[in-house]
Amino acid sequence: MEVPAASAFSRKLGAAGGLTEADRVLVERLQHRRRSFAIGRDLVHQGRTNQSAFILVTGWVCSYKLQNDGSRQIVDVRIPGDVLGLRNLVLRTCDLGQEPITPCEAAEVQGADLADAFAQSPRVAAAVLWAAARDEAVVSEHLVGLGRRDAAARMAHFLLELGVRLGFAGIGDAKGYDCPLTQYHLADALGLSAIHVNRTLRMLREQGLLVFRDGAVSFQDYQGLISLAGFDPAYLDHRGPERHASLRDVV
Amino acid sequence: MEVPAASAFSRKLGAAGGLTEADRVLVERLQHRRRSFAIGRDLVHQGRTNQSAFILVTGWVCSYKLQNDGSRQIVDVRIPGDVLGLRNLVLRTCDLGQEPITPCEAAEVQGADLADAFAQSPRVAAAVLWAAARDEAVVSEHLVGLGRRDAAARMAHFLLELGVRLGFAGIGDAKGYDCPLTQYHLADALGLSAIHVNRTLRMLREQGLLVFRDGAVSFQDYQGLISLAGFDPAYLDHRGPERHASLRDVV
DNA sequence: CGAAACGTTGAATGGTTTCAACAAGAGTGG
DNA sequence: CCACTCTTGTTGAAACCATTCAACGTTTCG
Repeated sequence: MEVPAASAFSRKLGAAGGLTEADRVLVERLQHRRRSFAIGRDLVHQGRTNQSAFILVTGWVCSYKLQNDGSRQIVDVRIPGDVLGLRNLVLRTCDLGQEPITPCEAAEVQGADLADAFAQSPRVAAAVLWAAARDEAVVSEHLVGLGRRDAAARMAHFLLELGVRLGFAGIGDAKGYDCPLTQYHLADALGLSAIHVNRTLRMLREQGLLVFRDGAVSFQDYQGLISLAGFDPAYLDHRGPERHASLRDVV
Repeated sequence: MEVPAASAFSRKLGAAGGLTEADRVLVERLQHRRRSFAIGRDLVHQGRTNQSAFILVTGWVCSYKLQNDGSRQIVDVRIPGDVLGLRNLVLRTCDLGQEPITPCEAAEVQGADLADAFAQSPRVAAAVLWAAARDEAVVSEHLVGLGRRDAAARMAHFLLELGVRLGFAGIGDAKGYDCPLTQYHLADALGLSAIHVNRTLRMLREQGLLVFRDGAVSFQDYQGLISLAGFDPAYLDHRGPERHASLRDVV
């Protein structure tokens, strides 16, 4: 149960060099109380009250919402270094479930933990708020995709975004990445039927754009995908938290 | 330019009684520097950097995202008491534009303003974070609608949600409300064509569910709409910010 | 008055879903 | 070890929901 020198989370927060060495230690300390979760055993259950948040250390998780009619919408796919369910610390009921896509490890974070870290370092506070804001921007962009892109563009955009995010986390590049999502996951994320996901992937493959096979995405024509999807990664704000005076004073 | 005894914003934050009298004054002070905006003159421009946030005092605004191909997706409709573009204070570039649907008044909030308020009262901080979290939940629910509901359910859900939110703001009830949205706005919000919006509204009218006409929504069969839409207002968390010790210490 | 914005409707087209069926691999229990 | 089931992937055909194209009516406003 040893803590790696730099976990995905602190690497992400410190990406732009905004954290001191002491801040990094603080961030690592947030990740004690680590737990393992098996596929399908939710970290957070939709509708439950007073749940914790988590920092995802290894593995993939999806946040989703179930409807009465049984259909499911995946709101976001979370990868190592991402925070899960930060809202749970502020709202009474968890509106989203958090389900492991692979076996995973996550560190539980309670309100008090975070409060301590915020109190000790305004830079950590700004970094966490930055991460939360970026996650929100990702969800907005996802919403745009569901509303205004067809199946192929939606798929391309989703897989491109995931690639960039994995790249930030030090996994994967412009050639591709390992991807444990099933076509059913893609269907629930993209608001499509699994059957149409299959067809769409076939089309992208036949057009020489990308190959999704055996748990791996490989981009064949990165520029072609970008223009098909209208992908502009600006919203992923990879430069990390901004460090101007007003925000340093927030805490 | 006088400040009303209790603006929509402080009424919203104080809904559950979590703020002291001093807190209320603090919140009102956030809303000095008030400005008026005409229809279509954006408060915040998509893609611009270092913009302010705003507190909407009167009128309606939509936050939207434009794509390269010219299509637009409205991410959320904002009503009096809502905060616009809180992300702008944390991220470098504004990923969303903010456009007035009606003439409106909004108070500009800069990072420093908010920082001061946060520093002076942890209750105000918790309340603002609560509002931000609730807004996020609204966007998630909207995403579910785009992914997993057909046009009629999407429309019904959207109009029901808006009704509840307006109700919290002291405008409108289970019978209906005044609604300045055009069918084009609805189309951009719901990811439909304006033509199909028209047909969908006709269908809802002919089935005796609701009438959208002359800038007003009137619900004819509230229960019928709820079951058509699968509407469960839990995510709107009307009880206001939770007030437990850990969050009081966040700041 | 003319133009622009908004609303309305029909018909043709097309993207996506549903239904139905089958194949391959992993895991399970007998 | 084999038979069995479950999960995942794959494909075709029919049905459907929503879009596009085209046209027209109404109101507002300069």
